[in-house]
Amino acid sequence: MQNSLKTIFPNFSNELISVIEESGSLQDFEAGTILMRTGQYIKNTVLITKGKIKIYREGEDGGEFLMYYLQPGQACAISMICTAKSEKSQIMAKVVEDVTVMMIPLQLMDKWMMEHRTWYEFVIETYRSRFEEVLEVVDNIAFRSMDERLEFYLKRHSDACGCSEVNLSHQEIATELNTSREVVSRLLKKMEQRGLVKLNRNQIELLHF
Amino acid sequence: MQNSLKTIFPNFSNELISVIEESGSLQDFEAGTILMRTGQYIKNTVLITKGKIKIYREGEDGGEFLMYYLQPGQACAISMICTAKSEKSQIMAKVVEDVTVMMIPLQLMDKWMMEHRTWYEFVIETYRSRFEEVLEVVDNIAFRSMDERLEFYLKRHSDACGCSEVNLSHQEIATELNTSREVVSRLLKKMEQRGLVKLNRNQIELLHF
DNA sequence: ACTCTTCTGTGATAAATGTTACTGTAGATT
DNA sequence: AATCTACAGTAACATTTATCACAGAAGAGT
Repeated sequence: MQNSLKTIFPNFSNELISVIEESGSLQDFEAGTILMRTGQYIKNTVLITKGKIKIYREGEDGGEFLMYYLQPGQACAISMICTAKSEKSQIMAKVVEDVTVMMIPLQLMDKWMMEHRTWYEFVIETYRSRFEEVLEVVDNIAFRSMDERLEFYLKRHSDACGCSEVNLSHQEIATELNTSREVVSRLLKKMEQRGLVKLNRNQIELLHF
Repeated sequence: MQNSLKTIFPNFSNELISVIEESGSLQDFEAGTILMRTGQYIKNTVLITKGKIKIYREGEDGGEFLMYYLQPGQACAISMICTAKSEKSQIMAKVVEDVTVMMIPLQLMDKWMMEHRTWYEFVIETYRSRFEEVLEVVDNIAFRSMDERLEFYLKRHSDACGCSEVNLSHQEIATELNTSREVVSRLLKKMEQRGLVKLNRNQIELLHF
């Protein structure tokens, strides 16, 4: 156990790992579970040790605009920021692949900042990388058209899973980009004609990426 | 002097105020100065004591997509995040009203986190509020059409200055929303017809906001 | 008053995206 | 095999936004 946490969070000091194991609680959640809702108060910081969580912004019409994914070794920046002030969450977090997470009560998250250098650095780095990721998202929707955003989206997915196949339906993609399925289908078809992808049912193979 | 800093940053402890005055350097910049560029390394954290700074994302075509404004009592979250790791900035910062800022060298910014509780809280609160602001921006461009975004934009401006007049040309607004002047003119005209605003040269009066 | 420049208004048109409606197809279920 | 359902393709049309072209109005400078 000590080993596995240390493997997933290699920068944590041994001391910190012990404290986390003492005070945090390991919990499992199934795919589909909503871990956090807009407007909900946050009581824990979440460290992901297994699985995948999708962080998104929900539109009034039920759109699920993707911000980013959280994977093992990462933590939810929003939960850290909010816990520090016990504020309301402004986003949604949904489990997309069964996860195991370490829940850290908010007081500890705050306390450790002073006591554990490696924790402090981890938190700051989490803020930084997530902020950057969100800025990149802003860039995309502010300056790019749907075809470019779609390409970027696919690239992100293949980067995340480390493979060249994206196993999603057009509808799922459309939802995350807040557009309609027809538009996604059209654009994907064009990409196929340009030789960028190969389309199968529920799967898109990226070719020249 | 002690007084004025304390007035602008009321939550800082007296001890912290003294340290800032010893180690920080007060600098003035004229409107139009670019304080930070995309890709630039950051060497200082910036506290605003006077004036107004615009934080924006620059498009390839020269668009200046507005993220938010920084005003007295606030600090640049990006500079804090980046200094902690001495990373590159991902945004642009331009002075829009002559400013006086307190520059804090990056090592101190980091050091004070451990030594001064009020500094730590200020930094965390800065992260939180900026993150939220950016999320709101994402919301707007992801889910709303241009007319709604324009209304939101105007409201933000009047909130920021505390008055009901926005002194900007249609072109300036268009640039910040990454659209064209004609579109802004047209939408404003419609808003005027709906009785929401009154249009003057270089000025928009908000009526029923 | 005249000139210049900047700002604003507006029509015409083009392009991108969203919507509706319908068809076909692959795989699952019976 | 027959049926059902989710997924995918595509045409036609509506809407939104962008672009082009031009004209008039306000204010600054001479």
